[in-house]
Amino acid sequence: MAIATSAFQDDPDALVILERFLPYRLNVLASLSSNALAQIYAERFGLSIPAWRVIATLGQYEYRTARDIAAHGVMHKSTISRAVSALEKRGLVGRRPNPADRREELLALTEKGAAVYTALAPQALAFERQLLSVLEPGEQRVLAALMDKLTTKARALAPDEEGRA
Amino acid sequence: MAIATSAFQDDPDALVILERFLPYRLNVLASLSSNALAQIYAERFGLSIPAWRVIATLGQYEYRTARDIAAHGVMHKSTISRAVSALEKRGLVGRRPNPADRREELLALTEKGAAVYTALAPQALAFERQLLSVLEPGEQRVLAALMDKLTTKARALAPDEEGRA
DNA sequence: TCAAAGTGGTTGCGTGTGCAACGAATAGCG
DNA sequence: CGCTATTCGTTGCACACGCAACCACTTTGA
Repeated sequence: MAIATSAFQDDPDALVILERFLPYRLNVLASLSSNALAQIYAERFGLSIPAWRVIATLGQYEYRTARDIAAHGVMHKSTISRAVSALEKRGLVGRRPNPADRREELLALTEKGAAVYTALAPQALAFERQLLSVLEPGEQRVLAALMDKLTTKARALAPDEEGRA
Repeated sequence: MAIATSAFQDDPDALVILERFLPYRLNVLASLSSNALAQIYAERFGLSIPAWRVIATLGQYEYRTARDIAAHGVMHKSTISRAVSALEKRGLVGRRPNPADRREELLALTEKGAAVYTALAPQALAFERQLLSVLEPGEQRVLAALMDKLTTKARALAPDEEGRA
């Protein structure tokens, strides 16, 4: 069995070292980060991951369609559909059909939804800062650049262009 | 509204820029990578993500308990339990109680399971190489180091020490 | 030595997810 | 124009997941 010496894997034999296998490491790190963040929006605000993403998207963009949110976040459209209808029932999100294309619905935060976002956003950012506190500012910039490259490539390699969660 | 200038977010006001929000980016990238990789092990081998992780772990370590696999991969123990019992039914994984501690069961690939691993591993590595092809070797090393730091920190911030998926 | 607390693993239950099929609306093309 | 192919969003269905309760076993400590 060869001893792997590079950062990832270049073994001549075909053995996957999980601790160095990029998709595995990405998923582990993403899960840890999601779980920790969920503590905030789930326990204190009763939001699911998809619901939080809808809120966050609308907090940033004001108007957006369900389709945009799904594609951008690599989630299935049915997931977003259900999250939106739950948020609508709670009075956090409103929808109005787009007159220019009546298949679409433009989503937006209600006042109540905006209040949730305002309460939530600083806590989310604080968590991000905690996580990033182990990296120097320069390292943070490098990380961002590397992730951009990888994400672009991963989108190109994606099975269809319809995202899943 | 402030214009964010750093790699991640240091806005004085509390607006989350999703495209720069680390937990979001991590999840998007991990989803893309998982979905693309799943093409291989799901369609061609009928394996779920947890099942693939069990196979990969046992391919690398030979003997391991369900608990180890779960903790390492930030998955719930029930997830692993079900994946293992499905793999056992298919004759890919065997289990034998650990005489030193009869609560545990040592898992291992059967010959058939090892054959699946042998067929699968090169394809998984090939996918990883495709993904990493957008990075220079030096960048790959940097990425690995940054992810290690982040993962360590994220484990420290994790809600409990019991992982979830 | 023995009761209580803790650990590895399983399973019933409720819920969330992806898929595929569908209705409504639009776009493309003969 | 009109007919087909697409696209946005919803929903029924089957399945997978997380949680909590549980069993078997081990560790702790009084």
